[in-house]
Amino acid sequence: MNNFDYLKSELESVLGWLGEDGGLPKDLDASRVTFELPREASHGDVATNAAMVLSKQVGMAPRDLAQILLTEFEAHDAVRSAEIAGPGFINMRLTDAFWQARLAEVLAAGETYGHSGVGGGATVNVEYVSANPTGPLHAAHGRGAVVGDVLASLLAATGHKVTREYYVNDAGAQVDVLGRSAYLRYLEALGEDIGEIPEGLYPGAYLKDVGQALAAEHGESLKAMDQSEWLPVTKNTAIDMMMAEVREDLTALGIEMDVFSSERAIVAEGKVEAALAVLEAGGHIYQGVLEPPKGKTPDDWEPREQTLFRATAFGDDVDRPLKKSDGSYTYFASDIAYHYDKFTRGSDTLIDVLGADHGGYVKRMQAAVTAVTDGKGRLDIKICQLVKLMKAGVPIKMSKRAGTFVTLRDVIDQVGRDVVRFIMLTRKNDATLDFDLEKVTEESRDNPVWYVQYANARTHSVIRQAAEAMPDLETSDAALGKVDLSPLTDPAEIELIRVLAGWPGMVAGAALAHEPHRLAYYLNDVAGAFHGLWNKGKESPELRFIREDEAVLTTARLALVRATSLVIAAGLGIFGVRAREELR
RNA sequence: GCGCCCGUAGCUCAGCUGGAUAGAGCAGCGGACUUCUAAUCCGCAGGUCGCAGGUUCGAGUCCUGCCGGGCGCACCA
Repeated sequence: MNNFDYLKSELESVLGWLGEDGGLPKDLDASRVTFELPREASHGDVATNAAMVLSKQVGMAPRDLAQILLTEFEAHDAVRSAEIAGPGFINMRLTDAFWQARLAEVLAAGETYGHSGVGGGATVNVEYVSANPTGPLHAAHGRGAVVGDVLASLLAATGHKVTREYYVNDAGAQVDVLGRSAYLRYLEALGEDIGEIPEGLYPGAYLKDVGQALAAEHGESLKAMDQSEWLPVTKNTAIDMMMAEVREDLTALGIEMDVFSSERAIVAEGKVEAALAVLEAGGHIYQGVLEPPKGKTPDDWEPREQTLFRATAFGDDVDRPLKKSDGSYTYFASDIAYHYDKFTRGSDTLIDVLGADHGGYVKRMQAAVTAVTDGKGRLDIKICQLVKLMKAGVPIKMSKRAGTFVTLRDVIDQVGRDVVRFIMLTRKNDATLDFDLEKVTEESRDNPVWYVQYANARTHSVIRQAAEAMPDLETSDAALGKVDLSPLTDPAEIELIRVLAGWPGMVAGAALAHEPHRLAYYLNDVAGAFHGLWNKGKESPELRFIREDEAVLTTARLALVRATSLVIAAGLGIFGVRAREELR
């Protein structure tokens, strides 16, 4: 909910009135009118572009229309002063009482301040991580994991019904490779010398455990079988063990999925055929021959008639194959079925959080979702760019072969889950992210996690100090919620309230745009505003939070301090980061 | 060759779906600790928003074309 919405409805009634008696046209379209907090403090507390947006409809110059509107706004209770600026903005300063009322809202809402119903109860499925079960999660998986998880929380906090989902790619060639790799490790566990892991198989030492487990359970019996017999056994054991590890890693990151969907199950239950039947009925499938990609013809290219999805009808660049040359379905086909399945389970908005290497996959999947849902489903794909792990400014070189591979678990163990979660959100998802394992544990301004946690710890420290210095003071949330806030009139105090009051709009905007990283920047701003006010108390003792001789003033300020910690806690809550009340 | 992403201060990056004189942090320079935690704060300096057009009251943001960097381009997942 935007704090300025009510000013907009005031404007609309003003327009209605002016339309009846004031000589303006009736039924003006005010949909593009905004009321917002200007970036520039000198532009006041609220600015509106109303005069500029409406000038054409009204047939007046923006500044002339602004003059008319200005008179109406000046009469409003919450408006202390108003002026016309620039090309026709109306800048208003609001009364201290208005801001004090906003502060009261923070205290009344507590840690759910900023939660809203802007989502209107829409059902959203957020699919994230979805790493192939062929090895442990690495750092880049962690980014997608956090982005998806926090996006899900953000949507849940803003009136969406959210499903958190992981798609297990347990069908296809890659897990067969996994099964064969595990078989080698099985032989190794039985004492055979397997030498170098052949090219094309997974060399990772993490499969040794799988080999041990297979040996322990099956003894020598697998050796007597054909591959067609042992492969399902080694494959399934490997998948189960890998997924168990993935789940542990997710738990370590504080992530709890609602649903794990299996690709194999999608296929086995005939959902691929069902989804393709829908496409077929819509006339989106045909038999055809693709042109080779221009400028880069693969060596083994040969024209071939295959079953194609008419993706070009939905904005993709080429039509996409649904069946391989051997007649089996492509991964794309089962993925269409999977997305159709998510849609038919009740989510009209689907979000996929994918890694950078899936960039080329976006258009075709969106095309497919549009086609298979007859335009009713909407798919947003968030591509997470790479995470560059660093140590004290030096990039960490990673190579699976050389064994210098940094897993997500390594990172969590080194810097902690809260740090990982926060840092992953300090860049927008489509920009690469430098993650310096040393810098993020520094206790300094450079480290955004620390900076925000420190601000929060300070708020709690102030309230602890106050309770000690002034034992008669009521410092519980309930008490602070009823405090007389009228003593809060210093511009620096009002400024902090303005920042805090921006939280609900920030949450709603970030949720609707599917951009959780915005909250990290906002929290940094809140911390900055608070640290600034805290330091003002040094230069101007009358601004200190605790004034032992003035109980009314002190409690009002404690309410402001408490509101600050509530907003930080609300933000960290959505991030899934634990707020620290003390740092030492 | 085609598609997607990126290009903003010396460096790392924001810029809230088109708003005003483009903002932070770091680095640089200058200040503030008998004090509610100085692990913090305040100030100064720093810009052709890659280039050129276009759309309109108004463009870092939208459109077109270039330049430069990254990624991906049947029958892998």
